[in-house]
Amino acid sequence: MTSKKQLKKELIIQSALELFASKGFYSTTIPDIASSVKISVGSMYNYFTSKDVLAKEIIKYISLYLGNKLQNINEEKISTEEKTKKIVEVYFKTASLKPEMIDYFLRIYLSNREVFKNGCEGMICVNEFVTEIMIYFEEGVRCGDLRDQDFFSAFGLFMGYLGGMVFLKGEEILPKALDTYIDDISYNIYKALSK
Amino acid sequence: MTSKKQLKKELIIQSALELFASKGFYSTTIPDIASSVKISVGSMYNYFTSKDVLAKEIIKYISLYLGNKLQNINEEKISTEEKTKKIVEVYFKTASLKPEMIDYFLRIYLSNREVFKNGCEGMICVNEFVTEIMIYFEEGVRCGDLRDQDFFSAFGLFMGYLGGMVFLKGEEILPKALDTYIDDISYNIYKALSK
Amino acid sequence: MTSKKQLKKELIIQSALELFASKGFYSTTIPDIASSVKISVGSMYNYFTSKDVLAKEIIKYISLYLGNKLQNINEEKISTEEKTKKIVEVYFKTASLKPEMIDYFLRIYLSNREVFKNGCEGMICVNEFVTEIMIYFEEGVRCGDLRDQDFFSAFGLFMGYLGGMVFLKGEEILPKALDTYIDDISYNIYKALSK
Amino acid sequence: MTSKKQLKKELIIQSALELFASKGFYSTTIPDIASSVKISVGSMYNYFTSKDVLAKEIIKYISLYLGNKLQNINEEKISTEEKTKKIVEVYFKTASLKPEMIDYFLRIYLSNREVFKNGCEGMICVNEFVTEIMIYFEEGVRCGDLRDQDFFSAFGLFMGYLGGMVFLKGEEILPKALDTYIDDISYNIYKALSK
DNA sequence: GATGAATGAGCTTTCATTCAT
DNA sequence: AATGAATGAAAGCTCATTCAT
Repeated sequence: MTSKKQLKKELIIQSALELFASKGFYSTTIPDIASSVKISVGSMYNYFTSKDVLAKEIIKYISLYLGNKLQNINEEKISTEEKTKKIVEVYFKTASLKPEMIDYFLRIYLSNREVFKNGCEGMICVNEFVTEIMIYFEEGVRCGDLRDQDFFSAFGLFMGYLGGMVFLKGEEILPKALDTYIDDISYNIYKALSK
Repeated sequence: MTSKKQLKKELIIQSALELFASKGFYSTTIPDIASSVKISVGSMYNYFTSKDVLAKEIIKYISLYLGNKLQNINEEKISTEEKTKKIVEVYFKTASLKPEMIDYFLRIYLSNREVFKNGCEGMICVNEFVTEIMIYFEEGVRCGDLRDQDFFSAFGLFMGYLGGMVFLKGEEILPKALDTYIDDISYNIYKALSK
Repeated sequence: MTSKKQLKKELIIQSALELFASKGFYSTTIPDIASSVKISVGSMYNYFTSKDVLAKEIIKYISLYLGNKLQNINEEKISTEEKTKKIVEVYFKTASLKPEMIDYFLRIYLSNREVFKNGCEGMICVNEFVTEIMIYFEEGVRCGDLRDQDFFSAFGLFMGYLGGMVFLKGEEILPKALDTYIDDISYNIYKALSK
Repeated sequence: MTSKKQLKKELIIQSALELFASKGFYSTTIPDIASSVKISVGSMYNYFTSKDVLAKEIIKYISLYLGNKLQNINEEKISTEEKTKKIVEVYFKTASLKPEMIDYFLRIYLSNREVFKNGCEGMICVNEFVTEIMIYFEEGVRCGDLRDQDFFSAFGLFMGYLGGMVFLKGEEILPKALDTYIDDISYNIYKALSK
């Protein structure tokens, strides 16, 4: 594939990501996306063979983006407590600066099973992201900071908590900005997971 | 309204709840629901004036159901730690016995903003449920068990965590049954929230 | 038929007349009419076997009402010119005091052929009204006031003109009240029809 | 828009015009129109965004057509009496050769207020036609042929009369062809409007 | 490769009419 | 005679996808 085509694909992914996240999967039409990228409807299908395929590529794109951020944190030589806080920071910063990413993850990927059923079974499409959380957890256990509990219980706490807060923000229920909760929340999480 | 009509309404709510939760809001059609209740399409509209209205009545129904369960716990004369565990138990038991309820909450209500925008602003439609979590938290603080932090941070932890676990279960990622996590998770939560 | 039933029938006719005239035939539903008369939908069908039948009875009711008014004028011992003016007066007064009648005539009866096709062929359902115009015209000719032209040409002038003015009024295009045109219009008509 | 698309639009307008005029607005369905033009239902909506919009474009189309005819007459150097007759001729000729146009005007446009309410307020959508009648009337007054009465009274006479005759013809009540009334009617009108 | 008109299945919703109570 | 829940055909409209140009 020419890199020109690759660039256009990413352009489409970005636009579709924003539209899906703000209007929902079913309320966003292919013509909506095409016109936001200023290409024709027919052309869209030269890049993505169906609306579902596009949706799946978007979640992989997000997983890669967040996975990279977490990888950088995991590679730093800092305490597990500091890593915990940095992860919360990255998550909330993304939710502030690129809200469509977290929204897509929470509202499109997690909620439209029928769309991602074939091709994203298990955690295939969010593999990079989950892997980094796993590394964070296992290293925390190895170096004696975290309790050696079931990974999924820890993962559920971490991701559920962060996702829940972003949801509350999205519903305009949270009275303060997300950043102001970083200390509280990373403290809660570390307190829950540590020995 | 006659109680007979009221009964039929609840029958429809039950059936629609299951269908929405398993197939998604947009992939479930009014004919789908009608035929699952064995009434005609037209008849549906004698009970609910639109598909959106039905969706809103369902979330209120769920909120009432869960709110009642939590109210019972809140009224018990037990420690905050025990209450915490009981709430986790109720939530997971519901997720096991009536999975459609939690699924609906997570996948339909939280994710289809455009549907609930008008009529369920803020937390109007999940009022009963949220209120009981608030009572749990405030009593925990009053009696000195819980730290007096921002309610929403605590709420996000509690609900995000539980929701996250059910999500993982739904994706068939959790290796064990939900119940087996009850101790771990209520311990994590209490540890995070307590003084 | 008991006179009680007859009274109810007229009540329904009155209500339906107003609804049809203001909202149109197809935009007025049987439930609309039933609830405006405070009876049940099913009951409606004990009085009128279908919506079309109701529509036809209404136009007959209007024809009878206007026919009676014209009959009174025709029986007066006054000049044709005076009769002309009185007819215009009656028509405009009806359009002011019972606008639904003229509106129904113009917008429902004349425009929904498919509804009145069977049962109101020709002028069967507006017989009483047309007959009186015919009497007015023939007496006017007999006594030498009016030219002996084709009746339908005269009828078209008279009724088309009056209907056209009420239409303009209904569209809120006429700058003044209908009554203020009575002299102009009866003058125009008499001028056109007289010898 | 390509001229090819424009041509198709006019084809649809022509077909829809005939169907609406003969069967009524509500009894003509989009599938009816689509199949009469031999295109798919979905395709219809690439040309007109809704049934109402189509209805409004049709009345503008008719107004333009008739407006042009009248403009030609107004530009001729003939007496007001001759103009009067020519207008009647054009109107009746249209009613004979393109009866759907006059029928649409009388039965669809004038009677389905709810359809034309938004977008055709006042006389916006029949502007061209009304303007020419206004020019005819004002020139007639200026050159001393017509009495200087209220324009709407004159307009109501002219249009109401002609419309009334076409109605009678449509109801198959008129014993003779419309053309045979041209002399009578233009005489009546001129007699009514002249000094 | 790009276009955008065409497709048609499928959606939500309406409503005249029926009929068991 | 009165009720109003039930019916189901049919409406307007949408939209992912195709394909001739």
